[in-house]
Amino acid sequence: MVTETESGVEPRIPLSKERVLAAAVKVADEGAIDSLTMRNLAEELGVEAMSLYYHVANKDAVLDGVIDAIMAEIEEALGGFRVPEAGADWKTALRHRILTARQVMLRHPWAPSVFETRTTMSPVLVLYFEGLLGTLREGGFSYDLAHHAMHALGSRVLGFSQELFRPEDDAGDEVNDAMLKEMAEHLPYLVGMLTETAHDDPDSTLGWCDDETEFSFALDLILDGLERRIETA
Amino acid sequence: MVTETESGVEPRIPLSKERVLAAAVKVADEGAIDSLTMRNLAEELGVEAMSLYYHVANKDAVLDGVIDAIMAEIEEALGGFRVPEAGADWKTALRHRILTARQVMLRHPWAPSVFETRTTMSPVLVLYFEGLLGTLREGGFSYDLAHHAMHALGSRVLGFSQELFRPEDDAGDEVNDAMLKEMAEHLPYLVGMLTETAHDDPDSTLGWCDDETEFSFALDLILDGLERRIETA
DNA sequence: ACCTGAACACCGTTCAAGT
DNA sequence: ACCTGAACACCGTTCAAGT
Repeated sequence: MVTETESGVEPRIPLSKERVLAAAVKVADEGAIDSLTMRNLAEELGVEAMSLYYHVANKDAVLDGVIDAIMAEIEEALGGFRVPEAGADWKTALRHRILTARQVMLRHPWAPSVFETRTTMSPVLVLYFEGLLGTLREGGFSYDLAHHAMHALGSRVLGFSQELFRPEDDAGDEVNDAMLKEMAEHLPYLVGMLTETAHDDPDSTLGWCDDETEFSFALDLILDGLERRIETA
Repeated sequence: MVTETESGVEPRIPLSKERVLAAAVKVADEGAIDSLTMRNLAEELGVEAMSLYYHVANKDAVLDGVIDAIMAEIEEALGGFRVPEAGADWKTALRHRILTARQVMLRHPWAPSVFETRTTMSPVLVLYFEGLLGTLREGGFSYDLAHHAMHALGSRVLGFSQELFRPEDDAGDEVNDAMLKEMAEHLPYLVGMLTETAHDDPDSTLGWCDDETEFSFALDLILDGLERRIETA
């Protein structure tokens, strides 16, 4: 609702940090993550690349801002980071937090790769971790065990698993039966696994093998392990 | 031992793929990983950047080659990937393989970040995974469980843990007691953890919190969890 | 106060040309 | 067969200049 007192050429809403960051998320959502360049982002906003620097320190600041936008989505989905947790049931509380974060990641499949480039945590992120840590503490974890827990979970606390080799999805190298037979001589175990296990839930996927069942398996494995560690402490 | 029949100006050993890759590892070892640029690599070899392309397809090929060099080191440290494993004791066999890989990573702290950029596995890597998988299978894992195991372990099978936020070590933001008091009001749990847990084994470290004890904790947590899963299968 | 043009210092990479 | 010079298409970023 811009009042247009001037004789009506386009209103031209002035840029702002908020608009820049919102556009950045949009650019990333629409293209791949490498399409998020300063020049590209400027174009999306109908402006020259250099204008961005008036509102944002540099590209790193853009990426940090994008992360905060994602965290805001998670916070909203959770109804705040500091929801009162059922003290004893840290496990389902954690599980819920993490799987909610994962829903947000599934909406922005490029987000994990941005998280991976960040070196320091923004205030919102710190709050997120404070919430997780609080849940653990109230669930009976020592600080030491809680610390181990965070590291053992790694990126899973944010709802994604960092994968090592995720072949691009141009899928040039479809494996056919003839190849399998050939490989089977030298790689019996791998071929055995490939023929026996299959992934077929395309909707819950964040890259290669990170689908819902895979993610949950590892998550529960770790949570169960932690549970045993408190019990025997 | 270059025979120098020509009147003696520098022998000038001709370039080769091997020399290029060896130089690449050297450049990475000496500087940070971002010092590994084509121009920089060329300079190390006393040659123009464009000459590299005669021996190597592109930068991706250089990085793939560097990975293979690391894998060769691991293979050597292990005495081959296919060492006969004590069938039953998959756990110590796996543990040994992984901690040996980790020793190599500690010699090349930049290596994890290169692994993280790779999208497809080279033949040597495939062999490494075949070996791991074989160990699991011989230890009684179903293919399905073995598959889950690989994903749950993630980068840990190669001896490093992918960390999410590793603050640069210029350490500009030393935390002093005054700040801690101030933070304590809003972040009681985090401050509690920071003051209680400390890392002090600088030699076993691969970035921020990935030190030997942290790594082993998570590794054993997962291995123990897997052990339970076979038993109850 | 907000935006821009021209320019810089870096990338990886090509291609025709040199020995 | 092996190496190079000049050039291209991209980055992020600066700075003085425009309105």
